[in-house]
Amino acid sequence: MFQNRKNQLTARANVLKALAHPTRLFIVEELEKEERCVCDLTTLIGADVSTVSKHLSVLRQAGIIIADKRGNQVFYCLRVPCILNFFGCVESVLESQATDHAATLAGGVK
Amino acid sequence: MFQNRKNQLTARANVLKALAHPTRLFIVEELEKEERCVCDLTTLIGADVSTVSKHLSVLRQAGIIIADKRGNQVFYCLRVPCILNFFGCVESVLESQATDHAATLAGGVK
DNA sequence: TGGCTATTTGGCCATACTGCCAAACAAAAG
DNA sequence: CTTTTGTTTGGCAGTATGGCCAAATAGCCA
Repeated sequence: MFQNRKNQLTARANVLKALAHPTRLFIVEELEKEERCVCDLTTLIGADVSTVSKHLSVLRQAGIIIADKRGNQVFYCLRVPCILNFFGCVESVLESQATDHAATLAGGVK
Repeated sequence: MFQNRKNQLTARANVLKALAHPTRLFIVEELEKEERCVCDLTTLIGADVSTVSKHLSVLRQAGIIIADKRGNQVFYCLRVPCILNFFGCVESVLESQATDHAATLAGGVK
């Protein structure tokens, strides 16, 4: 049973790791709006195409996005819509960081 | 405005990155149940104390957990309860991975 | 076929992460 | 004050990540 738990945690960690990059979060947020081809994303992001492609590959391998090849281009879209629910919680974390920081500046407890 | 967005995405990514490790996910799940001191967590995890301490430090710096020093020991607890909401979605991702994998084995489209 | 566009892959380098050991610190107990 | 227990920090070695360039691949259009 222990090994099972470890495997489960590793699997979850891999999904989170795939999301844990600003460019990849940007991609996810763009794909929330609508599907995009690699070239569009590349323009929006402003990095080398190969860099963007590799980020997309990471997200795809993590099961977060799906590729749909149409003609010359590859369009990507979100596979799991609930991804956006993450951010509310992440924001809560960031807000409590900010609160703390403010308190520290105001002379609160360390 | 662009720089703002980038900063926001980086901040979010940092929180996700802090969560993106099996040991740290284990810690978070333990702390959901009740607060724990470093020594308890170390026993449960079965790694070196220094390793566990460093993981705790990562979670603390990300604003996910809080340390409470009482006498000799340091007790940690979750700062933001909503963290567990993450996992439902993460599991959805993993399930669609599994579905896909099954389909592939069954001879589905690549 | 040959050329063009869109995308992916390989390679390289710099940087970051992980885990252990050893050492430093902090608090409590002799 | 010395020892003991609990925790953190520094340092090292191995591994992984991120970004760019160059090259390979895939599909369209003459």
